[in-house]
Amino acid sequence: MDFSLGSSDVFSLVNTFECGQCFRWNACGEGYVGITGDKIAKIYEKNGEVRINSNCGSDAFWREYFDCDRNYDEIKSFLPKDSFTTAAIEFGRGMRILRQEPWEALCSFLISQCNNIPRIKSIIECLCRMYGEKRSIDGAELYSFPTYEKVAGLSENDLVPLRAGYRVPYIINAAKAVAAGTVDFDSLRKMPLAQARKAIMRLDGVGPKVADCFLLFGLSKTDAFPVDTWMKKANKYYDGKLSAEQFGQYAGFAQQYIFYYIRSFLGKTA
DNA sequence: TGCCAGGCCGAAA
DNA sequence: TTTCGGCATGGC
Repeated sequence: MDFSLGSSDVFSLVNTFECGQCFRWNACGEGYVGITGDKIAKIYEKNGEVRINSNCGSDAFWREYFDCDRNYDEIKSFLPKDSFTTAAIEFGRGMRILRQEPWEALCSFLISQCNNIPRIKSIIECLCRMYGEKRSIDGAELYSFPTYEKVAGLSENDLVPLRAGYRVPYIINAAKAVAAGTVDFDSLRKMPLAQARKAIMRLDGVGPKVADCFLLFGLSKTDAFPVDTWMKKANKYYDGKLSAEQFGQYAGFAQQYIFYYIRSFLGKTA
């Protein structure tokens, strides 16, 4: 089925998919192709609007996934007008904060630690090809992200082909915790941010950075924010060690910075 | 070849 | 509480 997701003025495919918040959407022809759960889609721009062609019969799922019904312009109007925030907004223009599947987000950001994005994508792709299920749309074939039940039943030896090094036991332990109910996504979602962060950080390999990325992208806690990581990038930018273009590659952080401001200034979750 | 990557852990200070 | 080396691997 083919649906419109709204104006491309408020939905930039490049900024949304290339900012580092997700790892399974790839440029394909004039758009992007991606998969979440058992839903596979091609997304593209046409006549000033973003359209999606997927194996899902309703647009409701994707509107939720792409956070289409949140007015980001209204949120931005609350923000301070200093150059730093202005730059952050500009770099993240049209970017949607995805509401990703929690297990996929947790596992992906465990893999992301001390890694570069091409390699993160490569490791995740290998994991999906080995233990996910094949889906296809319009000539494109992708493999679904393996369920936590599936991964919980694997040994470290099973994941050797990923070449993920010390992250492998983190992945398996996390899958086992979710499968056993020790980590419960619905409960975490309902918790205040600080409590949820503390809870997820009990997992091996989950520090403040992985926790905040999981909470923001996996549980849609929009006030989660990896402050230290952002400030490291921001300081490099101000010191002239990072060009505007390089800084712009961190649009994902920019958007998180915006939500951080919202929490600080309004004292509530956006 | 060497530095660095959207970190985290555990020991030592 | 903070600091720092080690970790497993590959992109650039």
